[in-house]
Amino acid sequence: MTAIQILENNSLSKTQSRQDILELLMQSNVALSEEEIKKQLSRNCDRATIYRNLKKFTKTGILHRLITDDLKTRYMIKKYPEEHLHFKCDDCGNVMCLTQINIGNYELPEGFEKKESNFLIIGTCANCKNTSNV
Amino acid sequence: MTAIQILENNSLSKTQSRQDILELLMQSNVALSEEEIKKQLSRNCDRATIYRNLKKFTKTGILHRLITDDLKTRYMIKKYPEEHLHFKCDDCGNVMCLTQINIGNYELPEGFEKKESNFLIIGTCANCKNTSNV
DNA sequence: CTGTGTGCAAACACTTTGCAGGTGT
DNA sequence: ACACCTGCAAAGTGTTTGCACACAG
Repeated sequence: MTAIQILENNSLSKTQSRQDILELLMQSNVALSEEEIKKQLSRNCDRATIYRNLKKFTKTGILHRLITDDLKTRYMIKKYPEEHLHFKCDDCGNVMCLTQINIGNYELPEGFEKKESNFLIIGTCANCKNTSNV
Repeated sequence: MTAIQILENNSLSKTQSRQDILELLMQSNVALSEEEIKKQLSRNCDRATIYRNLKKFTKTGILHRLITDDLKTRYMIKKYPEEHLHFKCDDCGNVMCLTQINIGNYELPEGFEKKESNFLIIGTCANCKNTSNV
């Protein structure tokens, strides 16, 4: 699945910025903030444009938007449709999916209705713990 | 347990603002943002002071800090020490604890270490669904 | 050609910080 | 008395918006 195909499938116009942003996110295995995206893009792209596209992609369901404790919004390509945890490493700052963990089929109390969820665990990732800069 | 007692137990100086903020949070059964706290305080208190105290209380472990999808930070008195879910109602905007739900004893992948967690479900709460303003 | 996307700058919202004066212990 | 807390104002971040121009379909 290429960036262009994703745009076509969602009937979004195929502009350069959109392809660039999507390609970047497709290559990344960690969630990226607007700041990181801006930095990593080879072609230049305006902040406002990035924000606008990230918002549009999220609404379309291409991206998963997640909020971390540093009050930054990060985005990932939605690869795993099932509800899952995310992990933010305080050392390297990376935010990644923890798809290995199965969240039980919890049930909300009577009358509550779920629209979406944001499960975040904060700590140290395996990588940083090994290269332990203690 | 009164606000003053909490302050004493944590060897924090017993200033008026601290007592006021703590009392407000102790009475509330939903998480409050700085903005809401500021509005609901009977005595006036500066934004900066509120922020500073919320931060200090969080570091001390008196409050639970949680981040919601609107990028606002909200705080609650830490009543339930166990890890639990929070629910944000998109209708009334309230953020509350879902202590009824038991999150399974999940295990992090090899090498990962947890410091804290932030589990949020967004949707409609029982109260809003009943008084359904459809 | 027409509507949508883009860049730029300005505006916004939430939070933090420096400083001088005030308060708790 | 001294350290810590507060209020005020200014500065910092992350994000959104208005507008004129550019580009995709």
